[in-house]
Amino acid sequence: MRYLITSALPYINGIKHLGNLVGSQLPADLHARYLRARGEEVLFLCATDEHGTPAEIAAGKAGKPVAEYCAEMHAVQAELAKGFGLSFDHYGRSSSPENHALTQHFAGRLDENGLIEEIIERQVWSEADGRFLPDRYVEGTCPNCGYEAARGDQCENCTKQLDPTDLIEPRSALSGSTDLEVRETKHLHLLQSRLRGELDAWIDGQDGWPVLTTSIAKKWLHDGEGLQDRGITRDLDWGIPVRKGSEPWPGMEGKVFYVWFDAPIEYIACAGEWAGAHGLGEAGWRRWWRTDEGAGDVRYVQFMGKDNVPFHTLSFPATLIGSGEPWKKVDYLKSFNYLNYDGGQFSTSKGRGVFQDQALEILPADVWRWWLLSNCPESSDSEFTWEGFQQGVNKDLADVLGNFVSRVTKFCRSKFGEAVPEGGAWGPQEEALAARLEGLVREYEAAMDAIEVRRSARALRAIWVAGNEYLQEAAPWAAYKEDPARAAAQVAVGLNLARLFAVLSAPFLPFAAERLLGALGAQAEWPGDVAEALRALPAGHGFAVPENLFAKITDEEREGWQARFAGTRA
RNA sequence: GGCGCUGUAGCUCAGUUGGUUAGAGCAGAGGAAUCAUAAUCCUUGUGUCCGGGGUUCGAGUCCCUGCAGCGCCA
Repeated sequence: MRYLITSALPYINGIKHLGNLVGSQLPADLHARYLRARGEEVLFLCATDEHGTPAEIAAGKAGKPVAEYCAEMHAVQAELAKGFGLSFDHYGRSSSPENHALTQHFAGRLDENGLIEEIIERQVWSEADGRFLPDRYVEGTCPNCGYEAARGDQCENCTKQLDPTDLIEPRSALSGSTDLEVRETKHLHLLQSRLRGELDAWIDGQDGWPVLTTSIAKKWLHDGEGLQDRGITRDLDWGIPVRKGSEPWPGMEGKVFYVWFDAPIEYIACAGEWAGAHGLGEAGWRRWWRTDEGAGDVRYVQFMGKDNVPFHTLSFPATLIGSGEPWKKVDYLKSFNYLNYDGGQFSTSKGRGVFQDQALEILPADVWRWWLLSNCPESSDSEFTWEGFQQGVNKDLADVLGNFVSRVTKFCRSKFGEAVPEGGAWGPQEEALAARLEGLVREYEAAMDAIEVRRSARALRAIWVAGNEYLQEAAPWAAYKEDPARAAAQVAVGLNLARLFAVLSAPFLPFAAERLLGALGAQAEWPGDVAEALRALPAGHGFAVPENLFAKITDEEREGWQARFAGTRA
């Protein structure tokens, strides 16, 4: 079995906050790291989602050409991902040549299979801007209430739904120009409603998917008039030019595919980018994505926030199914709720909450990883508070895990020197510890296998606690006075526990685990038999006392951050 | 307005297909220990499981309804 893992593609228009991280990339990374640690072959992909009007607007604000803006933001996001330890095998771009070709290919296939319809729409054209102005890019006077700053999609004053062509004295929201006219323009629609039965059956065939995932999918399939066909093209410059495979699409010159159509295809194209970067050729990536070219043994898992579920359960599968080609479809779709910030929502526009660059600026990545994963919004929305965050990470990381490593390594250094001491045989306490850990480790593995993130974190923490319990009960500092050999055996177990903790914790805390393993001069080898793992470091094996693994967050720091990230609440 | 989600100990949350005295972590209280980042370990929970009906031998767990918070859509 090989494992293909993707996390939802972050949009390109700026730095994301922690809420974006917790719902997709972080748990996906946890899963990828765990499977690799178990010796599995993994391909973990992510990319920036770069097309669409918001990217153009953001680039405009930054005063840069959109391609240049996207390239820069991609580099920024890639650097942040690296900072958080996200172990993507490739971090791609939806604007890549690979995605251009593949998106055009899919559109061509869908058309051949009669799933594309050309529709004439009436849109507002701005002479001054030289472009069509969809929805809110037109402003004017509301025909209903007379409000003068109504937007093309809705009047904020009377809440009436509007069409851009309804507005009185319309003007461009971009340039303010009133030189507007209504023009007819042709667009492609994907007839996904025709695939409703197949999608429905496919969803029904999925066993054990999170309720959140299937209920959202079912709602969109069955509610109201059922699954709606959707436009897949736009009158924009920035995007993938509309083509039928490698052929031109008559009548669609100058138009691009709509972002929701090309973004998920980037999951596939990204594998192509990855293969290209590693000289693996076409077959190198197709063995992950084509069931007729080797992907029969691939298990594909997607991670995303709940807002992304409809695209991943319906639109993207519709594209794959509609192509009539044997593309790999998702086997398990892990979806997350929202993380709230101190009683409200994270808000990009209000500057409320902690953004990724700020998070890394104030604390190490592992601290964020641990709190976000162990409190991720798995079954319902969850809440970030500074008090809870401070208490949680101080207790779990500094006190329970970090301090365990300190007490063992420092006690050993002071009594036996910086090497695993030669000691007596195991007694009942050591046997009991091994038996206890055997159960806990299997429980941890079961939770990780099931991608139950919070349960995994709880199980891992229980393992750390078991180490402290053992040490407290064995009390080598007391034994040392009567029976130094006994104390030596206990310390040897303690040092091996530290190694075991590092190995098991690595998916959650990759940086700390690496530092700890480095100090212990040990290798990351996933434990089979725990009793055996507790003897991995032999007597005489040298080590160094590591610097404190985790510094505690002080009250002063917490208060400062609380004020700094409060944003401008209304 | 329609649809959906949530409402369990002071806080953050678990609670499998309805079944014995409703759980965990944190915080609080008491104690042990002193190797360690004043860090650990043990003991300690009389909770109207939001309110009200109902189904059932039995409901936090199912149905109806009310309230509160949130989200999506029109």
